[in-house]
Amino acid sequence: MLDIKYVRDHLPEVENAVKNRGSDIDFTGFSEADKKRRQLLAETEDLRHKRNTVSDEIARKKKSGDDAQSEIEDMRKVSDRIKALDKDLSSVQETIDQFALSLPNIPHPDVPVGRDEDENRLEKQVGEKPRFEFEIKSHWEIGENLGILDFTRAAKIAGSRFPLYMKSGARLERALINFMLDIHITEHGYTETLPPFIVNKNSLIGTGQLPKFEEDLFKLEGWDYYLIPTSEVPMANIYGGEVLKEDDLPIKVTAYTPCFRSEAGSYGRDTKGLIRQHQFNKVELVKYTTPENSYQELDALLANAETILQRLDLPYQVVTLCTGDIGFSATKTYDIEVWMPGQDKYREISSCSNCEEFQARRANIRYRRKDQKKPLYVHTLNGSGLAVGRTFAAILENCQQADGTVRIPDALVPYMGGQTVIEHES
RNA sequence: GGAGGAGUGACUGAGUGGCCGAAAGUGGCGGUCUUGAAAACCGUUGUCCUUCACGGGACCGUGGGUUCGAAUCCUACCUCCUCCGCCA
Repeated sequence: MLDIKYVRDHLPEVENAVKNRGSDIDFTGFSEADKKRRQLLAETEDLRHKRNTVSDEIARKKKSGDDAQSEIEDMRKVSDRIKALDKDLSSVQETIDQFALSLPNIPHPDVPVGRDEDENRLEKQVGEKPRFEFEIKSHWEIGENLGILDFTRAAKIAGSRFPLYMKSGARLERALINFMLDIHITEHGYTETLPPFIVNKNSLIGTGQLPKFEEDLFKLEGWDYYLIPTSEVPMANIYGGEVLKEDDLPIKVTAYTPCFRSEAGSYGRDTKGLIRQHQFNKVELVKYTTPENSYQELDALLANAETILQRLDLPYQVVTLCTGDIGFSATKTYDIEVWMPGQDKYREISSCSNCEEFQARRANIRYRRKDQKKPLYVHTLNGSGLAVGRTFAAILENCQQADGTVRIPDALVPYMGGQTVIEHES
């Protein structure tokens, strides 16, 4: 959420930011409601002041045994008037609140202006793409041939877009989770957490998924609960409503969780394989920082995510998302895209964002500076470190061998109990 | 699921209709004293809205109600705790 005062005072800038994102939001209703609100507020406050003053007088009169009946009559009317105005006020306030919650964050000046992913800015390419002397296969073919992925039976159990890992496949997925967590915890200084996989509406408002993107979520019928679309939601809400100490910042947390997404509107896209699933595993990184350090911390977060790919010897590139492609809550986002030989494409495997105050304002997360008594909003950052299912897919495709087997990257071998190759398992 | 109890400022905790934005203590900050530190003592210490400002207003878990007036009374809800039942 943006500061409503900032929106009021910088309307052209905010309108332009929204336009650059490719959304179309009408600000006239807001301006009117905002004006109306201040008008009503001035009026009710005057009346309240009057009531407070006269009520004191009534108390005094009653104490000294004087008659206060006419004042009481007057105040009865004043109270009714206040009640009526309050009703108007709360409806205007509701309009403003809803509007404020539906406004996206303002992109950082460094973010390229553009319409869609074609205008993202390439930052770098790392690692050597593997060369193959044989006809390469997609990860789903490899996985099914080896008997470690079974989409047919997964569909029987749940439906399309659900994974069923078997045998070494299940172990590899688990190995990846442990491998990623261990690096972030022991080498990058993140605190391990294991949050709820189901959250309430408030948490989703805090991170920005609600109220605008409800159709992307799985909601529990009969409950005000949702399955998390990313562990960013529970993790960025850990300190909701709290005032943190400056000395405790930055707070860096990591967690593995499954993620659940309805993928509404993505019919026909990535229908095969592990790329786009209703349920997938992810190791997530979340930071709470001071405003002056947040961009430095964003670069560090990106580097932390890149480390995983480097250790796995997977080639990747980093892009800065343009204004048309960046997420609702972010001011700036780097995407890491891993090389997928089977698709002859780079595919997103991590998204690292700075949300600045946007989520902190929604979730009311502040910190107190040593030299200032007024608490300030923290900056929140999040990034995948990494999407596990897509990493699994990238390993199958990049490490496939002529005989259909898959070489396990050296760094994962200890996590696989010494296994170096995945061979056909019937 | 049944029966009780509780939610007040960073924390502990007083406050049962007007004198309460709220006692006291702890913690924090500033100071006195001290070579330095501790102790002691003195002072200070919530958030938000509105206004150019002076000022005004709101906030005692949340919403609704009673009242001229609510932290205080009524009501619904939320959260936490204790006991019983069930349960991985």
